[in-house]
Amino acid sequence: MNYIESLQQYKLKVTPQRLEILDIIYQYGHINIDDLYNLLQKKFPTISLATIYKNINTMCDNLLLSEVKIPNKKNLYELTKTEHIHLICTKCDNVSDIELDISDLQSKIELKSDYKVIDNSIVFSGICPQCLKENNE
Amino acid sequence: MNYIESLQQYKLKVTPQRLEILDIIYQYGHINIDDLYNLLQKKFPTISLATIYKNINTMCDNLLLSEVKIPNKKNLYELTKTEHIHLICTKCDNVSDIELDISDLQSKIELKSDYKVIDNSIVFSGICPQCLKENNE
DNA sequence: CTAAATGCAAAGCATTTGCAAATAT
DNA sequence: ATATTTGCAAATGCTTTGCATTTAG
Repeated sequence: MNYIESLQQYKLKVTPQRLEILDIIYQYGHINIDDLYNLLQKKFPTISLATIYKNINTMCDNLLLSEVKIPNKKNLYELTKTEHIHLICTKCDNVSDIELDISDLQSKIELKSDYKVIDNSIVFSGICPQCLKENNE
Repeated sequence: MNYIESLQQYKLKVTPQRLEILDIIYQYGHINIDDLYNLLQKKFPTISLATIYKNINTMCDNLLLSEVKIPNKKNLYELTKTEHIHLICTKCDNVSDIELDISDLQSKIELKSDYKVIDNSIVFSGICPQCLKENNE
């Protein structure tokens, strides 16, 4: 992946820690700070939470990463991508992304509220297909 | 309002602190812990944050209250009401509720993901009508 | 070479817990 | 009368800050 260019684009130094953070987030899709810390320790036994927080924060500030707030869960972080909806499984905690055009909903909201809508954060929760299957066995 | 019955329904004791918490949340619509603490101190100068947290937690557990997670904001609390969407103004931080049927969106999501959807948390952010007006002056 | 990043320790907030005293039922 | 709640103080947990050292460009 070309994290290197992304980092350089924002004048952030390309450090091995940052590359690994981005790589883990890419692999996992969504991850919280603690899980990220545990995974990073495999490659960087002395990495500190301070480093992780600093990096997550600067990369969120530069919109390389996005923070995902999910009810009753620790914040998750993901690579910034095109607008999408989050789906969380309340059984297994798996989070999926789903791309769906919501311009319809957005116009309805603007009409009804007279707000000028700029952004959104949409999370649905339920049971994922795997857990549904396991339930019926 | 009939907070008394609601509390009794969940076998929670009707204390003046709880009534005031519910009354403030009702009045403000959405409030964070700090603001709630400041307002409560007017009537209960010795109230402690521990009491507030304990009450918010038990009332959330009993679904009397709901927690609202909004990007870049402290958690807000509201009285549990019929499903609705939250709209936050990025200029003035005002939060509005908007009731809109989203069954359409929900079926699309279920179709596309094979999840059985149970709940949702939808937050749109933008500029509220008042701030839009002030911007153009 | 120098500006930024890392990692440690300490500080700063937010939230929870334990417990004695007060209160609701 | 009893179980719950309150409010204090202490503890815990999460995140940030300061600073000396290291590293990227």
